[in-house]
Amino acid sequence: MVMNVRTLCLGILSLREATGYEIKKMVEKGVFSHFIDASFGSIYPALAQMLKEGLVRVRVEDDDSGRPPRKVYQITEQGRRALREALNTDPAPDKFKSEFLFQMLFMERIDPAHLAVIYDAYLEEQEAELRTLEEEAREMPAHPGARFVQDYGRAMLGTAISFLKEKRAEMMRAFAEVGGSGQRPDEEAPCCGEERKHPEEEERA
Amino acid sequence: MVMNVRTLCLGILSLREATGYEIKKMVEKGVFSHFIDASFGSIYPALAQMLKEGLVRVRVEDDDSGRPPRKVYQITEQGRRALREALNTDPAPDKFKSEFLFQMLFMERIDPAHLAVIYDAYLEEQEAELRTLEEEAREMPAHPGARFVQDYGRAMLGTAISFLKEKRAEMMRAFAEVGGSGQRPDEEAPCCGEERKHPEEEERA
DNA sequence: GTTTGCATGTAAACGGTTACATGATTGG
DNA sequence: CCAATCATGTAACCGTTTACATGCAAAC
Repeated sequence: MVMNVRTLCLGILSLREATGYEIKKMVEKGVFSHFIDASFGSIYPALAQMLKEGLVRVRVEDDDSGRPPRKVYQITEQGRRALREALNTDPAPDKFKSEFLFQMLFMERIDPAHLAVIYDAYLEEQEAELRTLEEEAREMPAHPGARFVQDYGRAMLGTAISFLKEKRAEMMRAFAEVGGSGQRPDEEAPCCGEERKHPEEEERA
Repeated sequence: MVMNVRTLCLGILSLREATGYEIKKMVEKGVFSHFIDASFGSIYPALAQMLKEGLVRVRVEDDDSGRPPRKVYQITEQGRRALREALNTDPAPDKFKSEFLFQMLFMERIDPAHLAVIYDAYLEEQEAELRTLEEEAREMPAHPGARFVQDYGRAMLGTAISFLKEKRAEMMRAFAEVGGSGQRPDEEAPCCGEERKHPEEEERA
């Protein structure tokens, strides 16, 4: 599937007309925010290009108030066709990038105090996102697609939060036992099952 | 946090020595694969650069068999410091990109038959990932960090699978009711709560 | 006999982010 | 008084992907 800022804008514009600024807002919180990214630097050029190509139309609202005129974009029939085409192909596999999980993977090398901080911050973040989602779902009855995605998000965030809460104590206990200060020595545990063929040449600090 | 291919390589090399090729394999399946991406085109240059900078060391194994010599990389003390530094900063928020969820958001615009196909394919994919993870966890007792991430992955995938199975019937039923063929008309439901200030100028195909 | 695995690397292209430029208005 | 909101847009930069180049050996 051709999933880029263009398609994203088309998708949003298929639900309602909007300015570039509004699209940005919708992307940074709300249903979209959980699985999509886009900044002004990509939205504005995308809209401009699609205008040239006839996938969108624009209506300029100039309230002479000094600030730039609102450019309200609308999808055209051609744009709808393009969206439909994109939607009716196979989706690429999900991409999930998590610095937090990367850090958890190497938790032994992190200062325990700092670990606790980032852990709790992450947990709070997930809880905040769940609240946002729940609020959003409460105040407006969404169409089936949005319903589905909201429910999915709620299920996933709920699981993440439960997991994090459950494991927190266990994790911190493990660290308290090992040592109150600093990091643990490197290279204490092999990980990936693959036997090292060259145990010689081990480095000494 | 500075989470890029460099840091990723350092992380892996802090657990065991490896070639660029091996790093690629570890990244495309296994614990890392769930929240990280990297291709040859980024791994090889990253290793070369870090070699220049002294963050890694290399041992060349030339079995003259025609194929390029194995370059086994090892992390240096300097590299460990760099990794530790990266690890001890705040993580950037997760990034989750899902074309599937985007498609679900606009499910009304997708051909029901195709929708069923991509839905089932996605479900199967999640199940396959869970199996991989479970297998991996069974055959090797991981260090605490890897344990944590595996458990997290299992919890999340489990929830996703249950959700998808649960909702499948309900979803398909809804579509069967509406109409057996083709897509539904566009613009049937407003979504995002924001009132449209300009209900005029509605387009007619 | 074709595909897969092993194994390295480069260069161009891509998609996107960040920072900048501009400026009035409203709220803390 | 400063920050945020509204509102557009450009240009430089960045990390990464994709495609290419090379080639043997083993498995299917």
